[in-house]
Amino acid sequence: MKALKIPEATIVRLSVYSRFLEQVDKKGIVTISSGEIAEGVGVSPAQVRKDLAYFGEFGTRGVGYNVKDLLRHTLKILGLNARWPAVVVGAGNLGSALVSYRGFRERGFDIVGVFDNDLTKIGKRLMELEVMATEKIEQIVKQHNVKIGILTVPASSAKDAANLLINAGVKAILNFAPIVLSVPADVEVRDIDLSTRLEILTFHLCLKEMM
Amino acid sequence: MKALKIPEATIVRLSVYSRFLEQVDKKGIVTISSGEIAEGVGVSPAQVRKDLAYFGEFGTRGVGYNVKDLLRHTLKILGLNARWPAVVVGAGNLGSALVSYRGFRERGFDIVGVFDNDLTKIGKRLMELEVMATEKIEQIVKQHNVKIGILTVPASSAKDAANLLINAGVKAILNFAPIVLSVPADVEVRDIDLSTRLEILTFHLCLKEMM
DNA sequence: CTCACATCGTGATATAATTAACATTTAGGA
DNA sequence: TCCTAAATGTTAATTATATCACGATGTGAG
Ligand SMILES: NC(=O)c1ccc[n+]([C@@H]2O[C@H](COP(=O)([O-])OP(=O)(O)OC[C@H]3O[C@@H](n4cnc5c(N)ncnc54)[C@H](O)[C@@H]3O)[C@@H](O)[C@H]2O)c1
Ligand SMILES: NC(=O)c1ccc[n+]([C@@H]2O[C@H](COP(=O)([O-])OP(=O)(O)OC[C@H]3O[C@@H](n4cnc5c(N)ncnc54)[C@H](O)[C@@H]3O)[C@@H](O)[C@H]2O)c1
Repeated sequence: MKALKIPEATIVRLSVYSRFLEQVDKKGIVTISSGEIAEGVGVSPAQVRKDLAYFGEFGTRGVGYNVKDLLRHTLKILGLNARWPAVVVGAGNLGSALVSYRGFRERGFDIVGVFDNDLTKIGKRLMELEVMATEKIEQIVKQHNVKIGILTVPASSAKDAANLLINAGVKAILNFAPIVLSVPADVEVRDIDLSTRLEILTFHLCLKEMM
Repeated sequence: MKALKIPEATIVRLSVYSRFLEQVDKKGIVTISSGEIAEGVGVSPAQVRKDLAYFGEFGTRGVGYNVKDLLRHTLKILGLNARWPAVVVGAGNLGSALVSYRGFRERGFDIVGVFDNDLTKIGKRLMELEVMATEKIEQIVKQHNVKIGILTVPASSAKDAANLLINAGVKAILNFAPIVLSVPADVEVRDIDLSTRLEILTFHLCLKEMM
């Protein structure tokens, strides 16, 4: 790794490359070129090489990349050579769906706790977990050394819930509430704003309408 | 509207401004400056003005923006002066959560159909809707003139399900399956890749670890 | 009425990201 | 062994986005 200023888009693509390489590897393919990766994930070959070049030289000129090697490297870069315990706060519709999702486990994420403050939800089973009161957040986070929290509470509760997570020691939050969280500098937040994503679509539909 | 090349980031921010303005308007505030908007949503004042400037002059120099006016304009730009019927394909964990979400309706989206190909799911009630067989997609899409499809099927079915939507006349797809869809040029696709979002977090956690 | 102030709109500037170009390196065959 | 073809890694050019700086314009006090 040479630089410290990596575009976020590069990380996103790296994640996609890595998942694509898993499929390729499963097919038993040994070697792959930047062009084939590009083809598979819908970007340019130059982009693939550039993205990888931020982190080292993983290929062989004239040949391409060894699939298993490159897969291992991309996973390593993303931190997926280790497993990541995570917790979900808000056991509503969305939180429940996330807890039930097997795909996270396959990528290295283990949901080790689900929390809610609604008495009718506490105690409910979700997969192998039982919904716990938010008072238990700190205990579980410390016990499993959880660094990642997933926020699926209503916007009005998001700030408070985020603080519970941060006070417990969580350093990264995936926030689904449509609100801007302000957090200490050492905490990473990424928002997933589904309404906004739909609105990108309506914007483009309108643009085209006018032409 | 003057230009045709609007950064996607601008659209995303516009959506956020618009939601912020709704809150501000609810508080009865009449006028707001770019600085106050910036403060509220976590960007720079210049960014706010630049974003708005792509679409016209909505403010008054020395004064700021009229909240109601600007809200109306931002909604209009995003196409939210009309309602948008939409359908969900895949009535699993995530699809069910989306159908049950009230926030979409508040922003102008009406889910008018949920589809699945699993017989045990078909006929199940989700809010005021009943899960339908995918054979009904075309009928419902045409009947309601649906332009937006939300894809929440497994990756292995995503391509097929997307084709059903496109053949029925859908022009925009919000895709949750972790796969790259290839679609005709007149169809807009945006992916929501939750694993990737988590991996952005692990990447940053690792970066910090090393310092 | 004029001035001081606040704040917008925008052209200029700086920064960032993508694309393109190419020199370099490897594999493999004549 | 040498030559060709393929595909990388990297530098340069281009394009896109964000920031800055400031002229223009409206408000309200004196
Ligand atoms: N469901 C969706 O499809 C969807 C779509 C877009 C955005 N979102 C956003 O995701 C979030 C969750 O949505 P949802 O549909 O699951 O809502 P929901 O109402 O089904 O679930 C929210 C859960 O959070 C719990 N909660 C409330 N305050 C809490 C607190 N302080 N601590 C712990 N738990 C608390 C509630 O008891 C409830 O169980 C919301 O912010 C929503 O705006 C959801
Ligand atoms: N649930 C999550 O939290 C989550 C997180 C990240 C990504 N995703 C992605 O979202 C998608 C849905 O996830 P999920 O957890 O809801 O899965 P799920 O298995 O609960 O639901 C998928 C549904 O799609 C239906 N289906 C399958 N093939 C179909 C077809 N051809 N036509 C119509 N319906 C079909 C299935 O019967 C099932 O009901 C998947 O692609 C998954 O990778 C989900």
